[in-house]
Amino acid sequence: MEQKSLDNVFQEFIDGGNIFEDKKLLTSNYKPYEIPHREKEINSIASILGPALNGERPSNLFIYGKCGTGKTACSHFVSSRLENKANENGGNIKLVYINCKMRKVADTEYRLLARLCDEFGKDVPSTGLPTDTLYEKFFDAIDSTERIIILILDEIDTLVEKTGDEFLYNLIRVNEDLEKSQLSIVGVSNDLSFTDNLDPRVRSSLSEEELLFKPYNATQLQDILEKRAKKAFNENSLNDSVIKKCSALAAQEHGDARRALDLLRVAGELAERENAEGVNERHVDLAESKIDKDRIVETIKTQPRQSQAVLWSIIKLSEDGHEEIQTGDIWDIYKNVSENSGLKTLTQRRISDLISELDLLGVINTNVVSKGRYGRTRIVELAISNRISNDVKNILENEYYFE
DNA sequence: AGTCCACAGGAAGGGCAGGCGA
DNA sequence: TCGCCTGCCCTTCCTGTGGACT
Repeated sequence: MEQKSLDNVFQEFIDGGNIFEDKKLLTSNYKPYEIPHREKEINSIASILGPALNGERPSNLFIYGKCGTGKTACSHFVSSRLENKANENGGNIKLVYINCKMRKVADTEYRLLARLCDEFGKDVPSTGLPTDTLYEKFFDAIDSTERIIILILDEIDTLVEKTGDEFLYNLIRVNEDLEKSQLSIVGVSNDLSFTDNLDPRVRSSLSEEELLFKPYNATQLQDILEKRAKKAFNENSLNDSVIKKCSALAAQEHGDARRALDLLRVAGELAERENAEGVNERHVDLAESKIDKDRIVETIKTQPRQSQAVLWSIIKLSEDGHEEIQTGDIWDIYKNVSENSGLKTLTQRRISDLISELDLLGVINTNVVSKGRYGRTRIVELAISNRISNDVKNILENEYYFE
């Protein structure tokens, strides 16, 4: 390819590509004015939270459904309108949204409480205080004025899995000690069986009301995409079959609307980058593998070096055609890797935990099996394609110097 | 039937960094 | 400065286990 002068490259950005009209409509932080095929769910949330407008405490609500089914979008949608309505009518409602999965922000009991104190204007250190002091500060903060507080805890399942359900018990019990204000909790979870493992008292209080978000089917996804695409893309830059393909792929995955929108956006970006006239099905295929690769690469880059060393060892074993990779094999390779790259060599017990964490991240699959006379162990295999594992290995070698 | 492998994975606690109030 | 608190990462010690082998 002939090398373009920088000037030309930049000029193309200034002129704007000929693909997108308004790309931000396809990004995940775009808050739509309507959420198609979720009218029923929106009305349910609204009628559950509605009493807040009369100064009554709404029931706690538990919303669950797989990712990309509109749970977060709908709760945002309803809560922002509720807040507006309250402002118009002089009601005093405070809405707090917290994503419990945000690393280093709200992924432990302490951090969640610190974050809540922060929301209510109490300055607390990021570490150092006893947890009960934090609870006291939080109670003081919320009880300072008469109001209804609605606390939306998104991805609540990840926090409970990590730290247990005690904080939920404490938060639910708060109302007994509050004099002026009242607190309602909206828990949002991707894990459908999340409440099964909760303390029964917590379960019954959290699920005063429950709402299940079913996956979108291909037709619904197509409709959602069409509505967005109309405004996001320039006229004639989008082939009809592209939307069909994006919806079909996302429907296969479990009706994930976010996935569908990502596919469409990235396909558009790829088309734009190659100066194509419009987006076609090939761009969707390319987008699919690009999204997968980016997600995995991003995950791996943010892992601690020790985890990266373990993953490198697994990829190495798998590349060498090693069949049935076991914990012991990984440990052997890891010992060399850590030594060669100046890392402290951790114990096998710790490596066993790191392997489990990689499994949770979805980078590898593991399976505990008994090999009879030859012991009980975990069989590990990569959960990513050869092409991606190659890329990952190169990144680990070139950017993180594993060998 | 009993043994024994190669771990899994729970429990407890050490050590560190960051922070508090006295 | 000191004693105490937190989260986090890690080690040590331990018990449990499915099934091939004897």
